[in-house]
Amino acid sequence: MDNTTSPLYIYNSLSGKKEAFKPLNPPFVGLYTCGPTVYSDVHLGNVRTFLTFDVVFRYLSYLGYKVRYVRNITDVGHLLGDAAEGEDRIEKRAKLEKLEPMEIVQKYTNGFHDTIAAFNLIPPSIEPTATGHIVEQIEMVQRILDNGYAYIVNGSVYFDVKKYAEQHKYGELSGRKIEEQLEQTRENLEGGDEKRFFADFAIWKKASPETIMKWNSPWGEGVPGWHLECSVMSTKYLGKEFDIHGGGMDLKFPHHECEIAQSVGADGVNPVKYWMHGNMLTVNGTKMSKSLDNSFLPHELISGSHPLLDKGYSAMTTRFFFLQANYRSTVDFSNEALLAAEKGYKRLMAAIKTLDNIRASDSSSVDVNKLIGDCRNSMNDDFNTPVTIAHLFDGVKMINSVADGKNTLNQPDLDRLRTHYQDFVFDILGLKDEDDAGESNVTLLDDVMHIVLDLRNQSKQNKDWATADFIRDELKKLHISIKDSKESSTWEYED
RNA sequence: GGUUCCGUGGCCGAGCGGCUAGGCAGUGGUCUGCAAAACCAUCUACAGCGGUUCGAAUCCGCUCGGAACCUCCA
Repeated sequence: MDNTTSPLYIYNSLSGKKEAFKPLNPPFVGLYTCGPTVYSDVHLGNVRTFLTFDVVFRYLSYLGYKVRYVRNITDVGHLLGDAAEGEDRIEKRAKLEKLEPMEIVQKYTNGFHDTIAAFNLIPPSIEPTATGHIVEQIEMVQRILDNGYAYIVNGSVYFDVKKYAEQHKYGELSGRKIEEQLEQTRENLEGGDEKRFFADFAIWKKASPETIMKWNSPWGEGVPGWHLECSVMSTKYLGKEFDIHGGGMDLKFPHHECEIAQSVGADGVNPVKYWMHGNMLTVNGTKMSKSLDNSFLPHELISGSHPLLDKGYSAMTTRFFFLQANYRSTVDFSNEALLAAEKGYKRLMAAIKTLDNIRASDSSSVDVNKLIGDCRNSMNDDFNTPVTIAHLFDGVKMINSVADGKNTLNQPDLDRLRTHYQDFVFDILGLKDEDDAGESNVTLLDDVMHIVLDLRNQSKQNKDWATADFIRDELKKLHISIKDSKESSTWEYED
């Protein structure tokens, strides 16, 4: 790597500033992201968050770090509300679909995997489940109890936020002050709540007799609290203190705040060095969320069956669309924006194909190293993918002008440029050329098209325009478009 | 109500004190048997009002509008 490149900076939600990234144990990096609760289909807002951290994972790997990426599956313990009668989301869904809770878990875990694979996300290094770590969760509850930061009521264990806040900074991540909140939520304290203090949260919840998924514990049969599993699984696989924790903005409070409190309460260690939060996907300016019933499911987007869409957009178009915005900004869904992204994405892919066919010259009239440096610098600036894409389009212009004979590239620069596009477009941004995707007979088609184009060029040389146009028009009906240049003709499949 | 964030050209979306962001759409050329693509050139901006500064989309204040969180959410 050249030394003109800046170091990596990450926007840390904890400090509200971009900070130079310094791993705790280089070259190793621990990255944890809150995964889905598998009680229903993931929607595109969920996909966006996982995509954000997919790019983080990819880029850190590109920089040479040995990244252990942990993303959990919440398959128990995510209760609807924190009240005594709180019901597990998965059990509720199981009743609705008349299935075993673990059938629900399997069904939606499979769906989740299929979906993120379609968007070309790399699977994490470890994908632990909450049900697989009940023992560790019980142990952590015990440590918190032993340290005096929790209390037992009727077989449930609650985290004692008031006591914790006397000795530690509760609210440091979300910028919340307990005293301020107390006044607003006084009415919430009414009723037969088991909690001593409104901000307390369950770390172990007593299970009702009819609950199917429950485990024995020192406090009786129950389930672990939702916040607990992430504390347990992140530190189990990444250490009591690890580098990066990611998740959606909406998890910042209370979920992530509680994670910090639990780790500090149990082990006295602030677990995370860099907190990263991805912003929300919105529809008509409002957050996409399951409870608001404004979700786009991936298949509704791809098929175009969603009522707000004019047509379908591919997974890669969507990926590109998301990456054209900063992960810390909201993104709003609209036909026009998606259509623009689709065209831009295709133009980028077309240029990469062009790059394959460029012939080297003796010298270069364009600055390839600057382009490479620009891309690295923008990614180093808190994974700024929109600016990186802008630089890649500068490169598109460069590639096309070389192909057009207006500029030149020597062999070393050409090789560098090809490597650069491979690295940034495919490996880091994680895009792929959908024309080729999943086609086993692509090379055959390519060879056949080569013959067809040869025939057509012969017709053109003989000024047999009728034949030339016939070939082009008939191919057009098969969604294959021909592009003529001075030297040769190329083809492209359009859906 | 509290906390935080945002308002950029026809649309999307960067920038965060002086230097063309970029994509899509539009306009005018070049190329071409025609078409498409490509190339070159080019038009639309920083919500409003004040302030700081030699200089502000960028910093500060106010006003208007929108969003997220405040124990369901990626």
